[in-house]
Amino acid sequence: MVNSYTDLVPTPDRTSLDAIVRAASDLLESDGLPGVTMQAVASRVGVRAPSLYKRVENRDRLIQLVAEATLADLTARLDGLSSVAALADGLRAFSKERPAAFRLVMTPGTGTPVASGAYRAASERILQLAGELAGEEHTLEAARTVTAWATGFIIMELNGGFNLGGDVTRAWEYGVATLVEAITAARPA
Amino acid sequence: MVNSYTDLVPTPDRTSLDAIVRAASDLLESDGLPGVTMQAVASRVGVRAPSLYKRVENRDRLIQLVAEATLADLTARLDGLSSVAALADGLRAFSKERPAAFRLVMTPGTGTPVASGAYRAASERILQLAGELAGEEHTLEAARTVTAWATGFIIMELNGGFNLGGDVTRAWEYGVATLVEAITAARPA
DNA sequence: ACCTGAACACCGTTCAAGT
DNA sequence: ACCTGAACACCGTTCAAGT
Repeated sequence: MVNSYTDLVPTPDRTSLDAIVRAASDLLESDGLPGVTMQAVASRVGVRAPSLYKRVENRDRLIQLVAEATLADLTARLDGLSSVAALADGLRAFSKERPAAFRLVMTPGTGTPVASGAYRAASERILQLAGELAGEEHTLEAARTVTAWATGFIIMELNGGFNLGGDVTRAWEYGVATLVEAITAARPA
Repeated sequence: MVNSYTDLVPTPDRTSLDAIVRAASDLLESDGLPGVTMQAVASRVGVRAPSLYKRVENRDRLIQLVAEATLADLTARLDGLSSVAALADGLRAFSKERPAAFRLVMTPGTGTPVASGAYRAASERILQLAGELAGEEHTLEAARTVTAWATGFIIMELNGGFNLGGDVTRAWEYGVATLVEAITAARPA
C-alpha cells in the first residue's frame, strides 16, 4: 500500500562511505589531520556534518578507515617488487607522495587502532624476501629489522629530522646496503 | 609614591612556566595528547585557563616546550652510556617509562616543530660512538642507520605493531647485533 | 530512509574588569 | 602585574522535524 511521499520518491543517496573516506584522505593530505573535520568532509561530499553519521560511527572511526584504505593502497603498490631494496625504495616513494597518510599509518599514536590484518597484508612481501635473505630461522627478526629501519628513517626524513647536513639519500642507500649485507651474513649455514 | 593596592600588596605569582610544563607532561603521559587541554593544565597548577596565556603563547607552544623538556631528560639519561648497544637499550627503556613523551618527540607529526638544537644534543653520543664503529668517513650514515632503526623499532613496539608473534626482545637483540656488525664490517681499511 | 537545523558540551583564545 | 568571568568561534555529536 502506497501511503507516503517516501514510498513514492525514495530520494537517491547523495553520498557514500567510499566518497566520504576519499574526501577525508584528500583533506588529510592537504590540511593535515586536524583539518579533517566532520564539517570539512561533509562539505566536500555535498552534505551537512550530521549526515555523515548515517555512514560512519564517528570521527575516530573515519580516520581509522582512511588508515586502512591507505594500507590497501600501499600493499598494492608494493605487490610487484622483488628485492628488499626495491621494497624499501617503494615505501620511501610512497611516503613522499602521501606523507600525511604515511604518518597516519606508521605512527597512528593513540586512539586510532588499525585492523591488524591490513598490516599483515602489507608485510607479506617483506617477510617473504627477508626469509630468502636471512634463512627461515631468522625470517621474522630480519623482516622486523628492515621494516623498523625503513620506517624510522622515513619518519625522521618527513619530520626534517636530518638536520646535520649530509646527503640523506646517500644515508638511505648506505642503510639498505648495510642491512642487506648484514642479514645475509647472519644466515645460518 | 604609594597610590594603589597593587603597590602595597604585590600578589606573589601562583604558578610558573616550569610548573605548567611539568603539569602538561604529566597529563600527556596519563591522558594522552588530547588530554593536554589548557583547562586541565590550568586546574593542575591551581589557576584558570586564561591565566596560562601570561606564560605560554598558546597550546602548540606548550606542547613544544614539553617536547623540548623531554629531549633534555633523554639527553641526560643517555649521557653516561658508552656503547651503541647500551645507547639503544637506554632509548628503549626510556620509551617504556614515558611512551607518550617518546612518541611526541620522535613522531611530532605536523604542527609541533621542536628546536633542532635539542635533537642535536641528544644525538651527540650516538654520533661519537657510530664514528668509532664505522670510521670517520661513514660516521653520519652509520649514526642515522642506527637511530632510524631504533626509533622505528620502538615506535612499532609502542604501537603494538609486532602482531605476528615471536619474541620482540629477541628481534631487538638480533637487530642491534646485526647493525653493529654490519657497520663495523663496512669500515674502510 | 536520508537529510537538516537547532542544540549541547567542550575546546582554544581574547579581553575588560577586578585585586 | 597577575588573575578571573564572560564571551566568541569552532569542534564533535545528538535528535526531533522535515522530505
